[in-house]
Amino acid sequence: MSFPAVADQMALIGRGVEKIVPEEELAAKLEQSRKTNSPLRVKYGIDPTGIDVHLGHTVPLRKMRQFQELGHQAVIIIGNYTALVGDPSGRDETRARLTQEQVEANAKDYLEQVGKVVDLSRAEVVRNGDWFAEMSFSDVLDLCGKVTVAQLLTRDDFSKRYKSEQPIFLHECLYPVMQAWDSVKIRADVELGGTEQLYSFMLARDLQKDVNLPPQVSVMSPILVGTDGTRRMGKSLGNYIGISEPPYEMMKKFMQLPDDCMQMYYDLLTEIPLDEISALLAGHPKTAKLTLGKTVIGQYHGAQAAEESAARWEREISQGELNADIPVAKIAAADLQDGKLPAARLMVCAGLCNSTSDARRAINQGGAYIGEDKQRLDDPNALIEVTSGMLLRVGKKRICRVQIDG
RNA sequence: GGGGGAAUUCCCGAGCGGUCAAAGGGGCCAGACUGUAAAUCUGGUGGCUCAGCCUUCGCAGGUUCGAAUCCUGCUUCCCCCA
Repeated sequence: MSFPAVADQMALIGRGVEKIVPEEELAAKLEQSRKTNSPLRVKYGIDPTGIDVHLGHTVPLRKMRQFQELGHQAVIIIGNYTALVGDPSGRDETRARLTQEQVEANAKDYLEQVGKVVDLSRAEVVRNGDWFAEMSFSDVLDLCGKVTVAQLLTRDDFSKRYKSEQPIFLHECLYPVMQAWDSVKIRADVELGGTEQLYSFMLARDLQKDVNLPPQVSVMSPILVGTDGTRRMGKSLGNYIGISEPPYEMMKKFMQLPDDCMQMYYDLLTEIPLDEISALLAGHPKTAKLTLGKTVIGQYHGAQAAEESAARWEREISQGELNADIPVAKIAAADLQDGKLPAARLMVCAGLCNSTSDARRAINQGGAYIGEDKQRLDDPNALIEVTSGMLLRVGKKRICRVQIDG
């Protein structure tokens, strides 16, 4: 196997990367790998704490894929032990701890999703429980003896918490140490992750040097912002686009992105050459956004599905045509009085509103419509003649067709 | 072991005996505007048989004509000193 020229590799690796530290060392490692014809070992660790892999996760994963394409060895670490601690990164509070069983179930699910980005057939997958489970308490003490508290406290999340008098638990302090130790165990040359991982990545270098291993290089991706355009994409913030979501759902979320985010999304989530991206962004923002959505959705669902989701979005949202499959709401004939129902009640029975109060509000604010021609309702108490096939709407998103039951 | 503080509606957070369904912000919902958005503006955001009524302020009691506000006990959490 032969590796591409170092400069070419560096160019590819450098795209959409916030920082490579130390950059010269990466070049040197690539040089060395070419000379000895041996691949670099590229580490990426994930804690199986949740289930939905979203686009934010794919940023380093895609980077890993690129390394694979260049001929390097991907090493994925399933943090089944670190997951028991919970990553304190960017959190101002302690994470809920997971049980062993939850972690196992999540791990399996995770790999399935990760496989959509990384070529698992060519990757090494290891669990850090393999080595942590076997450590004795004295081994742990040895490991702890390599890191000082002052060092730990330089870590941003810890010092923030410390200053604001939030609790920091002892086991949380071990998290970065464990993560760093993983690098030693798998002899990582390169570690991938977000910029918030800098601390652990640097700690890994220290530990590697301590056992006479060449220290790893950190390749850190910027943090992808979520659909709100400001905060990092994350499950708990509800601003994520999951890679397992149906194409149309993904498309709707893409189109809701603030325009400013497009550059970042293009850089980090697509292979499109930079000059083409500039051209797209210079054009109509709507087209640019549709193209972005199609490109990314295509990576997970195929080009055709992506194309269809875009067409559907144009039809339904942009031109306001009716959804092809409007959900049917059954209403029991017994609930009707003379085939009629007060407007507010009707919306609740159809499941479009949570409570009559909710429905009244919607109607009073002019957000409730009825019929094919979108007639606006204005009186919550008005008696509506209910017929099967009748179209009901609340706002832009809630819609259903009535079916009288019984 | 000792001392101090806190628990409020989806979240943060004001309220400290009546004028409290409870300020303000965030989020969310609806309307206007638009290229979908974002931004902006407007309104809304416990429930109901809705100009009225009912249930909410950690839990359980108590004081009072009247309590989110005072007292007692409990639970949970935080901080500080040892």
